[in-house]
Amino acid sequence: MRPVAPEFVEAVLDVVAAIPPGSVMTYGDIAAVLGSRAARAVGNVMAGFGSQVPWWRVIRASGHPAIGHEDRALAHFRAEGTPLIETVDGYRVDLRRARHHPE
DNA sequence: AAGTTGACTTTCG
DNA sequence: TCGAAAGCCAACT
Repeated sequence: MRPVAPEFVEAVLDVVAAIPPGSVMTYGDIAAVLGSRAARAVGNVMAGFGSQVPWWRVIRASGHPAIGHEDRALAHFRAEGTPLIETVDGYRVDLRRARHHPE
């Protein structure tokens, strides 16, 4: 497991918790808010502490949620009314409309 | 200082 | 539109 600085963890969790229902943010966007491009570092934090934040609102740039969590994320998206684009393979989030743009 | 790992991103073919 | 390769960041050895 890759340990992360508590400060970095708090920063990430704070941003994720600030995402309103029905909206989502990509790992890259969150990293950008933190002032870095540490998309992967963000992913590591989510892997360890995502349990205590709305992790389903954090997805990849492709519009897909974290691998292995697609089904659970889908349930949340449907419950919150997040813009989705259903495909034959599965689905993907309509980033163009669901992407949360923090000030 | 250099190498390793990961719920990532972007570019190319 | 899809898959592969390279790039990039944070934290530990």
